Amino acid sequence: MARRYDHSREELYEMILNEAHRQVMDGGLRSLSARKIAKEIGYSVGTIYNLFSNFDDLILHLNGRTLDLLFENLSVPPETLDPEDQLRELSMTYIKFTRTNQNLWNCLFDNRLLIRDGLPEWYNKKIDKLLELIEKAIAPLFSSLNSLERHQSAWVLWCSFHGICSLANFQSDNEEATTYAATLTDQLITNYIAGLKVYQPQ
Amino acid sequence: MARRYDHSREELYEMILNEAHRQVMDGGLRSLSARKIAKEIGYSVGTIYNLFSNFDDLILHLNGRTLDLLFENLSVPPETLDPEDQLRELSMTYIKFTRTNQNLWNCLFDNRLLIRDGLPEWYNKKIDKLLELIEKAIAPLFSSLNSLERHQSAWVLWCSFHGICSLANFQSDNEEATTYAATLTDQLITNYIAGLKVYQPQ
DNA sequence: ACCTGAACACCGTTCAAGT
DNA sequence: ACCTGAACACCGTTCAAGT
Repeated sequence: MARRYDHSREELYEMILNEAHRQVMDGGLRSLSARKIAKEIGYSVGTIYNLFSNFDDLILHLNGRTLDLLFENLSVPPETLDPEDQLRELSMTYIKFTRTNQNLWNCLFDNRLLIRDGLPEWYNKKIDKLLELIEKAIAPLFSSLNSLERHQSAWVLWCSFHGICSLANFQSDNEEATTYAATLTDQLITNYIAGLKVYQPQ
Repeated sequence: MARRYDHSREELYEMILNEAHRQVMDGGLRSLSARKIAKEIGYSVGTIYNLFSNFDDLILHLNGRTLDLLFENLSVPPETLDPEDQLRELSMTYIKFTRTNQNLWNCLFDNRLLIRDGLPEWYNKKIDKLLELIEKAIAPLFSSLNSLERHQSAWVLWCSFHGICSLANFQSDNEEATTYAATLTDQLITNYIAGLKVYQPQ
């Protein structure tokens, strides 16, 4: 019917994801809808499918932006700190992020998403950047020969942080959930690092 | 229209959850539908809402059965084993369970579920039973005065196992995901337990 | 008391038709 | 080239009406 060049492809992309962001923040993934996005940005539903191949693809791109947001929040801790204290700083920021952006963060790990052939390259890169923050923090605990162990330890910590925050998010009380997640993360870091020091040669 | 006393309330409950189980196992939560369940068990949609207050409630009860299944799988490890080896045994069974029942297990941690006023009592009890398996395994590492620390450590391990398996489930290759989850869990246990031994008085 | 099924208010997705 | 919106095939949920 109508013909519109009001916005460039890039502008539309931003508008759609901004509106998606808003909807997820407000009521979680369950209140995100392509039809509602279309209505809100003043285009028809079809236009969304011009930009994204399907609804899951839209969510994946929203998640990409969430990973960027998380990365911007997690500033690199000063190298003068112990690995242990660097980890504490990273994890505290992480926990805060998962609580203040609870619905958005939950969206990252939504199991209903159907991703064919694994996650795309550009998405995995964003995760790697986050992982590198941890890897860098614990680097002093490993000799340069043990890059595999260092990498695996970074994964263990990353997964564990995720698990702790993920299960804490089932609690509704914000204050209580945050402090408990902080306590558990603290325990994890203390013991895990102490263990590393026992087993790693230097 | 029709009037049916073919099945008791309890039988209907079982039939519905059995069919739900089947659908989730087959295609994940995204292919679960109240209408499809009704059709499959030969009742109308309305009947489902006679047994469950809403769709989320149905999922919650399905999850209850999954927790039972998991508990039955995780047999208590022999007390003659080290805490460390007991944990390894528990975690290996856990990992295997999450992979062979991937869709069902993912369902436990679905973020789209809306639970008002937190999880119900009967549900939390099932989780506590699982947690106690871990708590029992690590008990020898704590003096009887440190029951709080013991409990927190059990939570840390439980959350971390969850995090590792959860992120491993994003990988599609079954073999590879299982072995990597096993490797990370192994690292976690080794280092965390070593850390506990450093810090716990006995 | 139990069950039905039409009705309601939504979905994601497609694609011929318009400009 | 881009956008529309009707059409399709689904949803969860409710509730008056039937037996």
